Amino acid sequence: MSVKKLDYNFYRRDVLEVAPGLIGKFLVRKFDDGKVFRGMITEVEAYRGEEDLGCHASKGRTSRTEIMYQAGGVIYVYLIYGMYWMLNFVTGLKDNPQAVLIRGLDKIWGPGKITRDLKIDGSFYGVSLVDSDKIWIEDDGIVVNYLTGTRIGIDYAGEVWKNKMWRFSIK
DNA sequence: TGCACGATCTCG
DNA sequence: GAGATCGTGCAT
Repeated sequence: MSVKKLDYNFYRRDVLEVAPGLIGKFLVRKFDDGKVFRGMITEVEAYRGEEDLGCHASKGRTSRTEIMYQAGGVIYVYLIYGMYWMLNFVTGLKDNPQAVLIRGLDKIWGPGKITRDLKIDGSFYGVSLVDSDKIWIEDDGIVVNYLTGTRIGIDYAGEVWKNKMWRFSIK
């Protein structure tokens, strides 16, 4: 059984390669009291570049989206509906804004519930998934099949972008 | 300086 | 089916 922590090489590829690649990987969260949570990633969505009207970076470089312009392997979190933090992983190369939204784990389904249960908030903005000892991703060598679908909650993005099959979920 | 709205969830 | 609840972006 070879368990390995994903490094920057995994994240610094196109988001459409990274997103499906995350399905079946394990999200590990070590709390301040030392307890460890480990869950398999089962559903994600890809947000790709300034031209993607569903991506926050479509509004350009702002204090909020700045982190997506960094090289992949760091965390992008933001508050939605005034109460839920959304967990995203930045992917791709520098100055190429992309991110993967983590929508579901085998044990916790729902993007808002994941951050609530794993105690992830704004303080995780910009945290490295490679260097942090609080959160990282592991590969157990498990190979899974996945399904694709359209992204959730972006009706405002227009026909072209909201119909992209950029949601990936485990089969 | 103000305002409308959102990559959601829970309750009725 | 609606309310909670607030940072962000864009219009004043």
